[in-house]
Amino acid sequence: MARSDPYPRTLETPVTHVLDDLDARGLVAHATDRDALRDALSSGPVTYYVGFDPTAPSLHVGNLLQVLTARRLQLAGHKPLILVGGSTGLIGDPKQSGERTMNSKETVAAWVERIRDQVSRFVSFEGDNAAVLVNNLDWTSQINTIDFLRDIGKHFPINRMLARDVVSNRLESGISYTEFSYVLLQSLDFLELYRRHGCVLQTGGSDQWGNLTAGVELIRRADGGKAHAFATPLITKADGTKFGKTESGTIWLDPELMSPYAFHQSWIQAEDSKVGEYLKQFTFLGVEEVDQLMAEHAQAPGRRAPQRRLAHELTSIVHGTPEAEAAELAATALFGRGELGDLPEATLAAALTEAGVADVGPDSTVTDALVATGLVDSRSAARRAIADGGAYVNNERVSDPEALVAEANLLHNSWAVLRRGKRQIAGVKLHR
RNA sequence: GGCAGGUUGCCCGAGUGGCCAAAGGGAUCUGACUGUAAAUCAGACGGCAACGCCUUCAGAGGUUCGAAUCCUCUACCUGCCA
Repeated sequence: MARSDPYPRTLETPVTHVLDDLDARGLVAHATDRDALRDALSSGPVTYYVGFDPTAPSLHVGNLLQVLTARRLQLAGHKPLILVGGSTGLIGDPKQSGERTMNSKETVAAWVERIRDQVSRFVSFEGDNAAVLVNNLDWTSQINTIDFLRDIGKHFPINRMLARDVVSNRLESGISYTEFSYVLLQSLDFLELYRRHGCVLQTGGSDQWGNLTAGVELIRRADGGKAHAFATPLITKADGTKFGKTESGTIWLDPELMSPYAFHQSWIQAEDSKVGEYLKQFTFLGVEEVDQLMAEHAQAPGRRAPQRRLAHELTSIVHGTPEAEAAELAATALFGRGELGDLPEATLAAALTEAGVADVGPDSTVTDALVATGLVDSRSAARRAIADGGAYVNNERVSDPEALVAEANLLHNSWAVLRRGKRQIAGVKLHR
């Protein structure tokens, strides 16, 4: 996976205090004693950590924000520890919606490996402040129950654990002792990293705030140590719902779970009212540069310059510049105002491959093709889309659900661009 | 333990024997406008070999020509009283 231009590779002399930069980007939703945190970050390299639990085979955009924030701190000269939760992933952080399904140890171990690889691409392992990868299974597997209850459990008053939002919300619906205990393990991680690596800062999403502060507290109680934490805000869409969870699913970083083209699309469709925030939170563009871009956008909104830039930067960071460029070319070809027939076959084939292609036979109707590409869920939905006037073959609206794909004006004798609505596109290749 | 009520489509929620694939709202999709944006207005919104057929109203069984609606049992939830 190629590293990309927009992803800074070198440490720069910080002109702005890193905390001010994070603030300007809207990345600090909660923080422990800010003055103390500022002083710590000013007085030399700080070792900090952020953790990822293997709850899926890939990280998603929510995790991406965390790892990019870790990178920002590293660029400011601080030393990252990237923790993969080999043990915490076996327990499960309690979530509002209810008890998690436990995954087998084998599954979790496999996911640990995948996530370890994935996360490694976003931080640098070179230089004085090289990142270090750690796995909490390394220390929790050594601990015995009695020591755990005496050394760790003793510092956790039950009344305060019960008062935590997630827990109190779950008291009605039920929460297992396993999940209830999660916070002890994450706090233990912080304490362990504090002792082993002198780690004094933990970052995470705002949903982690309770876990973060619990760790700070444990370090104070157990070792009399001073540690810090800050949490990034929940990233939302214009309607207030969580960004990264669409109807069609999660925005994954793994190209096997989500193609670079689809990933690119999910950014390019960012709302005007949010794109500026996303640029500041997710890219390495300067804050002034983003403001400048937004000012230009206000003058020429139709160009969608911030969205294009956002999609380019992030696809480059996650999938590499060549993939970003391929996704852009595909989008330009497919969404362009020009004639699809004018596209050279290689360009068309490449663009459609990015978007997704289904192979169909000579008897395939437009309805069949819509289903085959996954653009619709059922034949009924395909007919509905056609009846709504929302189905297009090669940019021409389809009116007959039984029309044969083979009888359309095929591009280069075998390709058709299927579109549903304004922005869902897939390719069809006819095999005779 | 006793008494009362509840479990409906993706979510909320109406429906208490046929006119029910099931009101209304939200979400979602599409159209118009535009910019692969938002807002607004309009339409759609279980499936299929589709003027018909099939599968759905917690699960299983029963009554009936006919059930989401009535009866029995099971599971889960909510009040009130011990």
